[in-house]
Amino acid sequence: MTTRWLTPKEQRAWRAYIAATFLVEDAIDRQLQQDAGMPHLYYSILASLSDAPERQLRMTDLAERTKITRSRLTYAVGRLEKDGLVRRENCRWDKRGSIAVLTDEGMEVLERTAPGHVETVRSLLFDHLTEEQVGQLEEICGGLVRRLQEDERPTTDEVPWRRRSSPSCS
Amino acid sequence: MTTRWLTPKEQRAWRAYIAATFLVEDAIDRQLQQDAGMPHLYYSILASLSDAPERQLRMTDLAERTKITRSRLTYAVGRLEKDGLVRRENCRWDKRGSIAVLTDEGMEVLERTAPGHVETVRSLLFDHLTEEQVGQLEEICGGLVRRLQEDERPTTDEVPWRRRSSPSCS
DNA sequence: TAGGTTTGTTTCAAACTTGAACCAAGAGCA
DNA sequence: TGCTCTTGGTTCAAGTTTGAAACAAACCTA
Repeated sequence: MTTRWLTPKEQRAWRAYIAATFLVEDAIDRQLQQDAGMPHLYYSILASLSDAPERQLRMTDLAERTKITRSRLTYAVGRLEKDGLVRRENCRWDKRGSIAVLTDEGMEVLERTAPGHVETVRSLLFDHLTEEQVGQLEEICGGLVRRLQEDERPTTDEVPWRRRSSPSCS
Repeated sequence: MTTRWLTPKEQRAWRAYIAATFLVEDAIDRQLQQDAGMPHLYYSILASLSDAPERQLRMTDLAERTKITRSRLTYAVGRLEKDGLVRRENCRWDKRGSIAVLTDEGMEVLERTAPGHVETVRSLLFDHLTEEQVGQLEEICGGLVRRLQEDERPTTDEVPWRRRSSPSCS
């Protein structure tokens, strides 16, 4: 099987993609570290919780939404809990379960820092994209996500598919 | 100044973008960790070196190309050096300078693992994008990069701009 | 050319991530 | 019921990243 190398055009796209994603994440991390005292991921966790009904989610669901491993999440929630922004409760129905709840303080931090964050996201990204490009970006990334998530799921038979709610800006 | 929140469409795009970039980086990191015993960034460092004339670059240039901090690079090159894939030399013209050189062994690792890596990038990304979308992606990301790099540069007067060569797939 | 600033790089401690191993508790089934 | 398998979560050690501080060499400029 001979390698299907990238075409020059694909190479350019790939390089640009890598560079852009690194730079964007970096800029956002710095901004949030500055203004909210936490990296982007931690902010996203708070944001995900704030969107959930009752401002709470089971660890596994939270991990799925934020696209990180459970172990990474355990650590992150540990810190957020220490900071008083999140509280852990145990799940009544499933005694194995652990539920992360956004505290009022956590909500306050989120509300206080959200405007700055959105402004950053805007100035980094959306202020420079046309309507059309926003659509293209959504299309491209959405497709990627769909495919990548399917891969990690049983392929043989029907998938018992459940969906949940959710809005806002992580 | 009232906050310019994201429109629903922008929110969707942003979420998809975050999810996609996380998932893609993760998948690539896992693949490379498996097959090359190193995370994506480290592979990219080797790839950057392999593209450079004489297969070598000064630390700062290497950091600039890979979009990471100097300190992070120092650590990474430290490990690659320990593994024998990179060698450090000191710059003759500038005694402060340190030069990272890709060793033959490093080149071998790269050549051995490149096909698998490209295949992954393809199956993750390009196999599912139309020609048009590849163009869009390049356009969007390229624009981002240009803007983000300008920001970290003196804005007032002329920038003594130097460019170097480079091809391939990081 | 001395003194002050900038540039190139490393160092260090604290924070974070990774992946494998572990420990319950639910589920399926003989 | 008693077994085994799966699932939800945490733990732990090893590896990585961060950002500020430290250094040394190069570059002004008076």
